[in-house]
Amino acid sequence: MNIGDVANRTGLPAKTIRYYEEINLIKPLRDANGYRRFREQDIHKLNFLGRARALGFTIEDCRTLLALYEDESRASADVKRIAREHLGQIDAKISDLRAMRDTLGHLIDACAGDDRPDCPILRDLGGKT
Amino acid sequence: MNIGDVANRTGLPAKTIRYYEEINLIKPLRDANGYRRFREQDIHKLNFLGRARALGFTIEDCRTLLALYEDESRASADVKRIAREHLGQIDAKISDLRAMRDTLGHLIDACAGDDRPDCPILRDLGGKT
DNA sequence: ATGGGGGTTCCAGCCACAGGAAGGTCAAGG
DNA sequence: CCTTGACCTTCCTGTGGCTGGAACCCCCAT
Repeated sequence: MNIGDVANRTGLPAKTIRYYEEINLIKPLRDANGYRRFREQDIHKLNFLGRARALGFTIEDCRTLLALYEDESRASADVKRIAREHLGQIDAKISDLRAMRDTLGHLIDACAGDDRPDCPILRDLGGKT
Repeated sequence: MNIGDVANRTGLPAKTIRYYEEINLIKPLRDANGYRRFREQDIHKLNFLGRARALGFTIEDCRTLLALYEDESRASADVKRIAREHLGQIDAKISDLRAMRDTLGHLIDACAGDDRPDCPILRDLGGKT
């Protein structure tokens, strides 16, 4: 399979697949003409990576998770620890975003949104008077 | 005021302040020795920028908001539109993150986290079998 | 004179790719 | 046989919003 087919099958852009090879996440074979040739195991790894990325894991986490996935003697505790740390970061981000949304929401509600210059949003950003 | 004092007063790193000058958000004066000299209006702008950034506005949004802030004949509708668009992006991000958190949370709960290799998290990433 | 704590510029790096140029390869159709 | 067009290749640049560091200058106190 060439990269285009793999892109179709995995949903990952060809650019991304090339990038994953460059950073040694996958190692597809090469045909005589220089084209990458992907085996089923490569595609399987790419799907793994796609799902892990969709859950927001960093590339380095993905690398570790992939290694654990292929290590039959792994301890699930290692996987769980990585996942929990990541969950913590997600929660932190969510609460940051919620704080922003709350503040911003109040300001927006307070703003007339007409053609006059008076604006609580700018007043707040400018230091509340 | 030199950049160090301004950094202390605004809470912004000196590096960031220099960067904001580089991208023309502020234009501090220069002393004979080449040091930046900040006026109160520069500090006011920096505080504005700090608060806008803390609400998650992009630099380009900040630039626009600052221009509106200084435009006495602005229409608050313009400000509100920018804020609402930004709010939309925040909400989108929050819901992405919540989806991630939910999936990840379930997987973590299902994982024993001991020294055995069996792991629902990896099973899911690997394609659920 | 020297030491230390400011300041300056410029360059590299971060993350995870995306866009695009310049060129090689392959199968189908005329 | 030649062309066309869809692939593929590598390489370089850019993204956002800074951050770190090198190499150097400036000023004040000892």
